Amino acid sequence: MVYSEKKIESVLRQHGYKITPQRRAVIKGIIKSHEHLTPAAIHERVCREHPGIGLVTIYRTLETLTELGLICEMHAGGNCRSYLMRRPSEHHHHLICSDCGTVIDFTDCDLGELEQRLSRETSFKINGHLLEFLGQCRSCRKETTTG
Amino acid sequence: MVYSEKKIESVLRQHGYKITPQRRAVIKGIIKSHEHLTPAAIHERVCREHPGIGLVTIYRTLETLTELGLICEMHAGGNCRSYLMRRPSEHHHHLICSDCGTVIDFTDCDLGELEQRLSRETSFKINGHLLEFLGQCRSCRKETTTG
DNA sequence: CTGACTGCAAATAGTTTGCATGACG
DNA sequence: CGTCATGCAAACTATTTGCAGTCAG
Repeated sequence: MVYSEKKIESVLRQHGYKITPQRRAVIKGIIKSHEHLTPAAIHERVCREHPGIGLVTIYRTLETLTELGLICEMHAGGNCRSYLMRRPSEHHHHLICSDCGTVIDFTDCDLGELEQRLSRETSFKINGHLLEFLGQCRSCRKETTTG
Repeated sequence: MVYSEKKIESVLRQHGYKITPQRRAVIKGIIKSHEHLTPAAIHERVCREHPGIGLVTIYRTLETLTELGLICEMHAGGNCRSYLMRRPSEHHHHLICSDCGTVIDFTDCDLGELEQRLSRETSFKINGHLLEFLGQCRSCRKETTTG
């Protein structure tokens, strides 16, 4: 379950942002995809249904959505950001295939305890965490397997 | 305890890399600093003692050291990589202050169990994970505190 | 109507590559 | 000595900014 298009539009509206066809297209594009997408990939997809939309608009929309906490930014190493729909309320984490880029996400990590301990020991006020597992998915393992 | 300069040089040599004054300078620079440093920051530091060294050389050296597992790359969000000395054997994680950039690292995370479960449930071969806590350190909390 | 949004092009920042010269081993 | 490393400049990629026209509310 992720935010619905309607819900996202409503949040945007609440914050004084206008609902434009371009923003709608970007939102739809991200909702439809369950993978993480780079700004360029999102642009490519959105262009299919909405030719002429500028990459700049994608960047600006992503920035806005991230600010409102509607999507989340992630780092799979290297130099590119990716974005993924964010689940309501719960933060979540990723299991990423280094070969094909498949992302599986999960929410249950037992980090609460660790977080509390770290907080106690370091006097940090911990606001959140980023947890990503990297590996090889089943199909990429097969391809790699000798034989 | 982190790798010593000698140890790092020995690993480089073992892998057929040459020990040049530039590489020495980069290695020293990273060892001396206990913070995470961007390539540009490393370049700046190294330039003090070794003027004329090219930023390109920094990039290439960092790439080599990362490949050999001697330093580790991290992502604190946004668009820049940072590098930190890597502790021998153990992987480790970071607690990062979003305000001043202080990094505290820790090694004990109980993710083994979670990793095994994820691996079982998804058929992924998990190679590693990235865990970073983000927050505010003690002194930055003070500055922010109203009053 | 008006201010926010878009798209273009240009600017910027970070990183990589090609190549001739220089130095490690 | 040969090979790998360096440094320059230029190429590239990703991202941001300025601006004039357009559109949602």
